[in-house]
Amino acid sequence: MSNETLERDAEAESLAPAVTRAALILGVMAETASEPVGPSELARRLGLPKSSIANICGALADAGLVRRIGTGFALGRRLAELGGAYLGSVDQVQEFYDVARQLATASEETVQFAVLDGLEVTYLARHDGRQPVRLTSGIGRRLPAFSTATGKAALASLPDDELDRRLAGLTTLPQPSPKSHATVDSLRRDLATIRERGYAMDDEETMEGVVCFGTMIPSRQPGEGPCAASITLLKVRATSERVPALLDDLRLLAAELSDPLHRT
Amino acid sequence: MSNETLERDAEAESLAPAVTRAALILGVMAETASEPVGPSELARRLGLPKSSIANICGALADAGLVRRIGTGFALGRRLAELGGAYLGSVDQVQEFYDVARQLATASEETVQFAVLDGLEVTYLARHDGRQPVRLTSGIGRRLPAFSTATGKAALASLPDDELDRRLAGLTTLPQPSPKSHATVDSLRRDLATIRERGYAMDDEETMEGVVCFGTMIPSRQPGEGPCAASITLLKVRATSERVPALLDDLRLLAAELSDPLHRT
DNA sequence: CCGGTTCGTCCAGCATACTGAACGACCGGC
DNA sequence: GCCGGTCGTTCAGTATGCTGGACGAACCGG
Repeated sequence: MSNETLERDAEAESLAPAVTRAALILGVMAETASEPVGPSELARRLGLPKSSIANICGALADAGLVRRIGTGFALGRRLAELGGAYLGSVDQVQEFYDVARQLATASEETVQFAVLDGLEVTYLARHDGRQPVRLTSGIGRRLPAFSTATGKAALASLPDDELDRRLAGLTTLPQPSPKSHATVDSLRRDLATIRERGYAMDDEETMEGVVCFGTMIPSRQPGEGPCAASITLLKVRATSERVPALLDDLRLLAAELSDPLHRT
Repeated sequence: MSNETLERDAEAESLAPAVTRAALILGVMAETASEPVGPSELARRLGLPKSSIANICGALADAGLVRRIGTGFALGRRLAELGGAYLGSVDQVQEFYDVARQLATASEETVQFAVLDGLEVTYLARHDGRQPVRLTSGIGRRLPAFSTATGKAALASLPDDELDRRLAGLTTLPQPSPKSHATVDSLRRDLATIRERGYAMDDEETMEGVVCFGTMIPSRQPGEGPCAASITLLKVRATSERVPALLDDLRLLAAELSDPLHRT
């Protein structure tokens, strides 16, 4: 029985633990973003032996997955290559870029494509309009599903039992912004509205002064969760004249990306 | 195809070999792009034991770095997150997006930012103009340095001894297109011209009907090679009126990205 | 329908990669 | 300038993950 202070064996300590640990290391570096981290700090955060971390970091550095910065480490360029290769393998991403720029009204704003993963969404593609919305979220960024238009649109598409499973044990929600849902009940009512109406709305839930319209898009990837597209714009620009046009564009985009017939 | 005995990866069979192998596996999947690969094929291509591969792939799958597709594996979504985190840590990439879209003439075309790595360039950022050039190269894509404007601009910035070191042992070059340099001598003359003129030109060396202007940008990343920015456009649009404006924009972009004073 | 091939998975023994502590270098504070 | 703390690196012993072969399933051409 491991009654000692074992903090990090929640995951299945599977075969090839070095690989699992390497992935954890990369995760820590992704949070730390630009600043390099040394073996000691990594060992502290992950609760793993320092020398093991050093060995793995050395191997990661040789592979180009991390860069040595002085005596520390940071994410390496090879990750951009691999990430790009992944995105290139998702045909909906390629199609998104083609279609998004041709939208009459929406192409002026920020259009995004994301996939639901648990209770978070990962953004896979983005089209920047001429409007400088200056969203900090870029490709690969993860955000809570319940406070974003993409996430809520995707959640609303889940079968009831699957939704219950994911929300099990939750009653209150962390509030990234004052207007975001604080309780699961509030979120559920919103999801019901989304199902009726056909699109999700993020009214300053993510950022003050910014609204977002989203709609669900079925994923073509086997085993992946539902995807979603969204249009983000300053609330000032979301006038009663433009919003219907934006929603039309959103529906058009969703129809194109849902269409199973794509390039050969 | 893999001719007889795949050359012994004389690379340091270092500590934590599982990590090194995992990186090799990811590399194979990146080449294979969308189609999933099974343990047997991976073992064949890498010359490694089949069961080891299976173990590592299992760990990679648990970490989200690869996806299980039936019984095979393909690159996973987590790579997009990590790649995005890496790109987010390179401040020149963020600045590139800001500046590229504000360029009067160049913003109409495709503007790219890349970093030199050995004799190849890796593209880190891209701004798509309204013109549908339909470049297939996306973020993370690698291309030969000697046949691209970005690569030649970066190569031309290297000190002579460093350039000699990288070109050592080469006399002829693979030709990705009929107009690309066939010999190292031809490349060297081009590089000399680039140094005098201050910018590189790719005149249908990468793709027929497409020209590209590039200029070197010093990297701010410690230990990284030189970077470069480029403007890509259809040769038909590269008229004698527009080219000077494009070169001005390119110089402006390079000046901004070279400027050491950036956001806090 | 059937035999040959190739696939992915499983298992036990062995070699090897991981662990923990000790070492020297470095930094900042009293 | 001294000293406590922290850092990254090193090394040998041992537990541990890796290896090769065997197993059953799936596929395909005969």
